[in-house]
Amino acid sequence: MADQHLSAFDDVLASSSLLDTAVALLGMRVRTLFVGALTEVAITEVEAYDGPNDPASHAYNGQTVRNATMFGPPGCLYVYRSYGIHWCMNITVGATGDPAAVLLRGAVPVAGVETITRRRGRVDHLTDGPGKLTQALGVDGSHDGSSVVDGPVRLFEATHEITSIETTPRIGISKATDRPWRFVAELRS
DNA sequence: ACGAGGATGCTCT
DNA sequence: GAGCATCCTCGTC
Repeated sequence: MADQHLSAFDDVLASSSLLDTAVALLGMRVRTLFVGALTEVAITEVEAYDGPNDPASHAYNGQTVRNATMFGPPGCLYVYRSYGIHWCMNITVGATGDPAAVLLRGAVPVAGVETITRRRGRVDHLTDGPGKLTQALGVDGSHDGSSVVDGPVRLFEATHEITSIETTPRIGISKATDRPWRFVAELRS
């Protein structure tokens, strides 16, 4: 198919379900270009959150000021502050009015490792957690609601082959802990 | 490798 | 005022 006019995210949205969409994000790249510093990672770990059908979702109890982005169109960043200190980023995947989203929890650095190590203040464990990932990419609350197609934080097609995918319950939540909605990919280097 | 504990601020009850 | 979709450090093993 010569869908060259379609963005990488349009292909992801063609997945038939939230969980398929979450899996489809594995291996894709997230790129930022701030003050001349390009950083890019390949996604290795995601979690699905299913809005009103999911007690663990920030949108379970309806729309609020914080979660408003999730009720907007798909393909936008939902960025929230976690534990008062860290920023975490989701990609909205539900149609407008459907607050389904996928949390980006882990990745491997692809480009701009020097910038990433400077932002992280260390040389190891650069992007192996949701707060670490946002810090590595320079993402914060000012990016909440921006488009992953047109905006400052953009999604690109996968360039790394996935060799395996592990499915587990989600991390760090206290409700709906039994749902196996976390997906961890091994990428061929 | 793994676990405990503290830091920290915002959201919603 | 409680509860976090977390991370880091420092202690043990």
